[in-house]
Amino acid sequence: MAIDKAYEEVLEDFKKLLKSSNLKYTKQRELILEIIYNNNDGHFTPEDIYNLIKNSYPEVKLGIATVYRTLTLLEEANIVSSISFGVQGKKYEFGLKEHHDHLVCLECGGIEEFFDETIEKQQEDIAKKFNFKMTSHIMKIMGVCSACQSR
Amino acid sequence: MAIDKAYEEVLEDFKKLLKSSNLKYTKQRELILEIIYNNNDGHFTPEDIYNLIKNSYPEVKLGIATVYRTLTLLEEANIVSSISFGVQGKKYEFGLKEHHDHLVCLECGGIEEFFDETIEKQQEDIAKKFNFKMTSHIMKIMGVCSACQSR
DNA sequence: ATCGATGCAAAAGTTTTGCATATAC
DNA sequence: GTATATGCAAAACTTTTGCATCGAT
Repeated sequence: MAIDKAYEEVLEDFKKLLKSSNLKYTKQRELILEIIYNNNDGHFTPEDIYNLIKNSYPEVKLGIATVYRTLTLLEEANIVSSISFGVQGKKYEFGLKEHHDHLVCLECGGIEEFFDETIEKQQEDIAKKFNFKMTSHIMKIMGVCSACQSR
Repeated sequence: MAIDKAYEEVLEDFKKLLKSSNLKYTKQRELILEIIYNNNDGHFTPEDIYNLIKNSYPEVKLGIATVYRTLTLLEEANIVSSISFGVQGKKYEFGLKEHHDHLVCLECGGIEEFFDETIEKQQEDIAKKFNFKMTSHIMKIMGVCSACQSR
């Protein structure tokens, strides 16, 4: 799923956001954002992100608590979003992609993304019908992916 | 959302299932099933269920481990189903209702159910398009419910 | 009488918090 | 220099497991 913004732009926005809230720009925060941005088809647990950074940047000091704190921060800023995938717990993904939903393979744990206009429209109608002020929505189709079926 | 089966029938099926797997019918297992059946608009965490039974049937011995074990059992038997609601962790609901989706209120945590033919149909089409063998699907609309908006 | 189920407590995971130190500004 | 961020370790939760005992069959 395409990302509209270049990383530099995303980073600039993040810096501005930090500044506006009197928060500080740190190497740890940047790396966490970068990992999620650069693996934008990925869906990571906090621990995944922790390990990725530990491996790729062994010289940087990093604690798991910082990962949790930063992910919360990034989620509140709508830069990343989290979803609970039943089996494997909460995962984070880059949140500035075009809106999309997920196909989750129960065998390999793989995740594919899709976007469907009809469903989007229908969701709005349903929210309206229930007098519900919709802020977001999630759709997941679980099953067996094409690759796993022929495996 | 209506349940087709009377409790007696559900219970009978459960007993048969237990028998067929050489498992035993116990008071604890029955109570857990009963709580979920009788609160069929409810969505419970394992701890909710544990507390409900502790309060309603203080004479019955029950450990939280049994609740987890029984919920797993019931889920495998497709009698209950679980969903991860982002904020509040994994919740269980009675699984023999007609299929439906959820509206989740982010303020009060309340959950409403709905069913929409168009969305169901569209999901099948999407799975087909991705050559995905769909086993289940989940849709959640998050937002603020009618009651909370006027609160 | 047998074999599975249970409660309990310990263990394993996951996420959060407190605090002294480090670092951005 | 000051205020926020960090790492670490402890704490708080959540879920699972081992084991002696209990209870359904």
